[in-house]
Amino acid sequence: MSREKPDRKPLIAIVHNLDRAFAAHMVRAAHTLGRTELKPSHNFVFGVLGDDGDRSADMAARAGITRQSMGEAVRELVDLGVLEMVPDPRDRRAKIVRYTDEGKAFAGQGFRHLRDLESRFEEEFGADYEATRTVLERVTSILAELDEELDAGRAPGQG
Amino acid sequence: MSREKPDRKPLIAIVHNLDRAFAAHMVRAAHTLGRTELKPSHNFVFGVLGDDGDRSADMAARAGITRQSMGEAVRELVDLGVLEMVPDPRDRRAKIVRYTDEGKAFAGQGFRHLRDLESRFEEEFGADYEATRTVLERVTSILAELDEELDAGRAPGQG
DNA sequence: TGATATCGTAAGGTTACCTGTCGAATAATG
DNA sequence: CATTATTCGACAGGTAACCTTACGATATCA
Repeated sequence: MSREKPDRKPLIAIVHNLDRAFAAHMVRAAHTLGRTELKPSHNFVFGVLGDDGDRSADMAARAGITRQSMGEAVRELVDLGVLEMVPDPRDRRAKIVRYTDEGKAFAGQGFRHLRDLESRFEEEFGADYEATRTVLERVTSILAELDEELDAGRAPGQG
Repeated sequence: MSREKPDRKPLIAIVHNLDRAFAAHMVRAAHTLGRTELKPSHNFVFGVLGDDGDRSADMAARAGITRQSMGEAVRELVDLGVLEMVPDPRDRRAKIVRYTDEGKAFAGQGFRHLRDLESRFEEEFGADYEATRTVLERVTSILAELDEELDAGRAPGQG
């Protein structure tokens, strides 16, 4: 039988492993900061919530998930005292999600940790680290393009 | 308050987006090959099953999931005619999981697609692509090390 | 021989998403 | 204005992909 399998680990596997490792690490880091209630699903809230507050619906769009999922994560973080929701004076349907003081301090620690990590990576990998970030983002959009083509019914290349 | 948030998208977010995009893409690709029953959870089976067959338990260990989860994915692929399980003559507890002829052809297409993708990435990014793979694997193990340190530092012995 | 570990698997739980729907409020149209 | 469509957050319920617990059969070891 001819060898169909790639000799090296497929990129998809590498990425998947790193994703799991990253999510687990951030939760673990939060737990050592005393926030043992934090779950993996809370992670992406911090990634899309600006310092000036945002609407939950906008955050959901930025994170690429539904309003319902984002809403649940936000509500949980409100219960934990990390976030608060205040009525939006400009739109009485909406609420502005923002950090509490406590949450600001906590999120700050998280972002600092992430920044320290990335500094460490830059030190260790130099220009390759920046290149990695670029490659990953490009690969993501290439895959999105391919998916669009597949959805459109065409089978370009070896579809 | 000073700016705590990183100016650029955190690596964790980039990786998470790519992971989701990759998983979705492979399933979509399988569907265009006519295998509409294929689910994202089947993906990692192909990554850990060798051409000569393997035990489900070994595959689970390699994939980093439980025997039960791997077992379910394998059984589903058996139902789809992609895999088959035969008794292991050397250990009557065990079964050898291997590709059917049909499954071999299908998996071959998948691996070829993955390889074509990676060729495209190499063309587009040159040396940066190889560097990316290396960086991601190193980052994964750095995170694992940090997690071990966190686990060890947190009351090793307190139940 | 008996204790212990490992095989696949069954049963059931948890988490992190999803869709569908709702009342309230806003925006667009006539 | 009145009407209609859209958007807000939320509620209810569903699903996929993992997990833990537990089991009988088999293998290994003291």
